[in-house]
Amino acid sequence: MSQIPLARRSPVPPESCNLAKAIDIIGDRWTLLILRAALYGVRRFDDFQAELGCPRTVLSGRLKNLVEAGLLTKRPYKSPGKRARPEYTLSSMGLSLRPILVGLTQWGDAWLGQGETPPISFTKVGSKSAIRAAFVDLEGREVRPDQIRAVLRG
Amino acid sequence: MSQIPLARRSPVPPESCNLAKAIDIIGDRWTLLILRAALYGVRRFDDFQAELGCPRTVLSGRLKNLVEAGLLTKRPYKSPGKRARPEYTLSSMGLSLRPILVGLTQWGDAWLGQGETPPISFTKVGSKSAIRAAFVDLEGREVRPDQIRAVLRG
DNA sequence: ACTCTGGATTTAAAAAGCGAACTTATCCAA
DNA sequence: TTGGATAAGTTCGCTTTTTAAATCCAGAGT
Repeated sequence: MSQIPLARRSPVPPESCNLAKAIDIIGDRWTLLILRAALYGVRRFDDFQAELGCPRTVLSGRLKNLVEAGLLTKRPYKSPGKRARPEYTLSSMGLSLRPILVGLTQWGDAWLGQGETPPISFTKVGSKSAIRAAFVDLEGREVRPDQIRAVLRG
Repeated sequence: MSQIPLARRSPVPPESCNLAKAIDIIGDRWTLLILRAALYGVRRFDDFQAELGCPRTVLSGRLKNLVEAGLLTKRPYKSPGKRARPEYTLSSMGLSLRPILVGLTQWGDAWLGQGETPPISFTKVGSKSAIRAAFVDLEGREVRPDQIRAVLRG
C-alpha cells in the first residue's frame, strides 16, 4: 500500500540532514507547545506556564534553548506602573515555522478531530474561504503531494 | 518587530486543540526521526535502529505508539528463505505528514544549513526548479503569510 | 538437535521531568 | 524607609523516562 520503495537507510544520514537538525531543536513536546503559544501571541513566562501547565524548571530551560537557537528573542518590556520584565517573542526564524505549525494543525483537524468542526481555521484577509498549507512552485502555484520528487545533491 | 499581538492565553485551550493533540503524538525526537526514516523507505526494526542509533527499548515503544496512533501499519513480510517478520510502513495518515516534514526540511535548509547546498531538495516532476512550503487558497494560489487571519469557530 | 538471526524485553544506572517552596528584583503605597 | 505585591526565575527532593547492555524468543537453515 505504501508507495515508498523499501530502503535500508535514508539517503541523507541524520548527521548531515537539516531535517534531523531541525528535529533536534524543535522536536520536543514542550518546545512545540511553547512555539504554538508564541504564535498565538503569548510572550511572558507566567503566561506560558499557565498555558502549558509545565514545570517552571522545564519552561525556563526550553525558553533558554529557544533563545540560544535563535527562534525566540528575549527583551525587556514595561507596562506602565510596573517594573521591566523580559518577554519572549518570535524572531523571523521562529515566525517562519508558522506554515509548518498551521500545516500540523490541519493534519490534526483531518485525522484527530473526530469529525468535529475545527476550533480554529485560517483564511486570507477579506475572504471567508479557508486556506491551507501546501507546496508551491516558483510562481506560487500549488504542487500536489504526489507530484513532488526528492533530488539528492551531486 | 513581531506582528503578533500580545495575548495572555492562546485562543484555543490545548485540551481541545488539534495541534496540541498532534504534538502529543509526534512531538518527540525519536518519533519524528522514525517518521523521517519511514518517509525515506525504512521499514524494519533493525534498519530503524541502525539509522537512528537509539536504544532498542525506545524504538520498540515508539513503534508501538505509532501503530496504535494509526500512523504506521505493522504487517509481516517474508523474503525467500527467511522467516516472516514484521515491517512498519506508513499508513495514509502517516503519509499525509509528508508535506510537513518536507516543509521542516526546507526550514532547516534555510536556517540551519550554514550556507551550504542542501543535501536533498524537492521539485515538481519534470521540472528542475525547487518547490517550497506555503499557504494557498481554495484555487491553489499562494497566500502570503501577512495575509493570513485566524478565525475562531463560533 | 543445534545454530543463526532479526525482533523485542529485562535490568540497573543515568538523565530528565515534576511540583512545591523559595529567592530575587522592582514598583507602589503607607 | 519599610512593607507588600508581583513576575521571573532557581532550588530541592522525588518520580518517571531514557539509556545501554545483556538476555530472551521464535523459526529457518544446517
